[in-house]
Parts: sequence; C-alpha cells; structure tokens
Amino acid sequence: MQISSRFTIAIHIFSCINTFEDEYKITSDFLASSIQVNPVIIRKLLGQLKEAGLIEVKRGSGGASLAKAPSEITLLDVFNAVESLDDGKLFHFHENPNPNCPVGRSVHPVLDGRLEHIQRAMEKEMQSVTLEEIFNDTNKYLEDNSHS
Amino acid sequence: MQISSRFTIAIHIFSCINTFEDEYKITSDFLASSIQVNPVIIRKLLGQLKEAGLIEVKRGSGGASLAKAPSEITLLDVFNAVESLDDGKLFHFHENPNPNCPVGRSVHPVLDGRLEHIQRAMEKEMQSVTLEEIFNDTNKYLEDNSHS
DNA sequence: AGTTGATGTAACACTTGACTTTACAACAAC
DNA sequence: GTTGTTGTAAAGTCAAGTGTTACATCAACT
Repeated sequence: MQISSRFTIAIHIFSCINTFEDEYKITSDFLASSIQVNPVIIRKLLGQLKEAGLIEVKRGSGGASLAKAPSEITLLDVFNAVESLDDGKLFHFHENPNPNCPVGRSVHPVLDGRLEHIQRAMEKEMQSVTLEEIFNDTNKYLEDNSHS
Repeated sequence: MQISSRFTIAIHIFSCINTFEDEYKITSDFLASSIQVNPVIIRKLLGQLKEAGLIEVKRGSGGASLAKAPSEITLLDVFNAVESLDDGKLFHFHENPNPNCPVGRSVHPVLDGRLEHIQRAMEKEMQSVTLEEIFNDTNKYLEDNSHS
C-alpha cells in the first residue's frame, strides 16, 4: 500500500507559500486551485501542519505562512505531521500469531528490530532534506523553464 | 498508511518452512494455524511468492519449500513479491497539479528524484537483510527461550 | 454593528484495498 | 476413484482516502 498523497500535497502547499506569499494571500481556495483538490482537504492538512507547529494560519482574515525557517523544516517533519502511522510504525504486523507455535511466538521479537531499522533508514533520508532545498530546486526549475 | 501485513506474514511463512519442513508438510492449513489467518490468504501469498521464484508449491500432494538458498533471498525480494506498489512507487503523488500554476508545474520534476531517493534508502536496507539472518535469529531465540 | 471572506468542522457519500470466508474445480499420490 | 491439497472465483466486511456540501465561528473592514 502506498503512502497517501497527503504528503506530496503538503509539500506542494509549502512550495506555494514560498513562491506566492508576497503576491497573494495563501488561502485554502488558492491552494486548492493550484493542487486541484477540494479546499476542505487543504484545510484539514493545514490543520495538521499547524498542530505540528510548521505553519500558522490566520482565522477570519485568512492566510497561511511558515512558522519556522525553511531550513529548519525537514521532509520528515512534514511526513510525521501529515501521515498517521498506527502506533508510529511503518509496517503493519499481523495481529495474532499463534503463541502455541514456536515460530508464532518468535516472529515479533525477531522482526521488530529489523523493521524499525528499515523505517529508520527511510526517516533518516527524509530528515536530510529540508524545505529550503526544495524551494531552491523549485526556483531553479522555474528560472530554467520560464523562457518557453 | 501502513504497509500491509502481507509482508510480515510472508516472512512468517518462510520461518515456518525453515523450522518445520523436516517434521511436517507445509500446507496452507498448517501455515494458517501458526499465523492465524484464513488459509486462502496464505494460498494467495504462496502464489505471489511462487511467481516471484522464491518458493515452490506442490499441487495435489501439497507442501511449500524454498526455491533458493535462504542466503540468496533478501527482505526486499519478499517485499517486492508481496506488496503491490502502484507503478513501483512508494509515494502516491496527487494526480492533477494545476499546469497553469508555476508551482503546479514544478512539483513533479522537483520532487520525483527526492522521493525515489528516499524509497531507495528503504529498499537498500531491506536488501541488506537475508532470510538466512532471520532464520538464525529465530533459531537463537528459540534456543534461548526453550527452558521456560 | 453588519457585511464580507476565511477558517474549522461535521456529516455524508464514494471508492479502493485489506482481509475474511465459503465453495468448488483441478490436481497428484495412493 | 478416494483423499488431501492447491488455485481461484465470488461475495462480503471493514477501514482509510478522498470528495463534497453545509454551516458555525471568526477577524477585519466599512
């Protein structure tokens, strides 16, 4: 099963804030039209990102903005804010291995460490990328492709 | 969204084969009672593992066995055999970013490489663990806990 | 104060995938 | 041909992702 699109949508949101915050007010409708999903989806995501302390959202007047420097937000922060992993675990273990079977008894203790290790590898990689880098890449891409 | 339990069930299957193949015939019913899921689930998984060339299953008489040395099967092999990632990609991208928006146009080219990189890190870690190691861990665990 | 444009949320529907279960045809060995 | 097993179809349950409408709440502005 794939990781939900909430993650890429969240990054898209950040990129929009970075690119447009001086020109436009970043509302859920504005974001919805760039991402092409329903504004309510965006609002829920904004809520999660806000709760994680990554952005600020103004009620009433409206508009979203970063709560931290882009160099201080990693893809892992975004991922954790937005992806609800049951018990924080990437791998879903089958619930009831038979305790009367030697193998059934040992699967969990034998595998748990390995699975954590794999998850860590992924998280480490996510942690090594900051929004600043994403923003730089985006700006570069837009410069290179603005003459077409 | 978590990775489905098919992955851990598959590893459980392999461990059962390794531990019991000399004493018992490894049928889907046998496996089902150790894993405590429906035998049909097991048969489907056995089918996927067979198709990936990791095991052999006897029709009629019944029974599953390894098709390769445990040192030649990695967790990544098992994962790929059993987990159907759409288009091989771990991350699900939102489908229709707005091409009329600069950011909408650039999200894909900017992110694709990063996401692949993260997925690779996970795969690399999976690839570094063989079933042989899992089997050794299991045997060790069973020895250490057999006197209780 | 009332209007306006946003956000926060509830409620509901739709779809998909995971997982379960029953049932049965196909098969191999005895 | 009987038996035990695999392969698979069919149908169902359940949870999560996603989409949509609706509306109360809020802050700023006139």
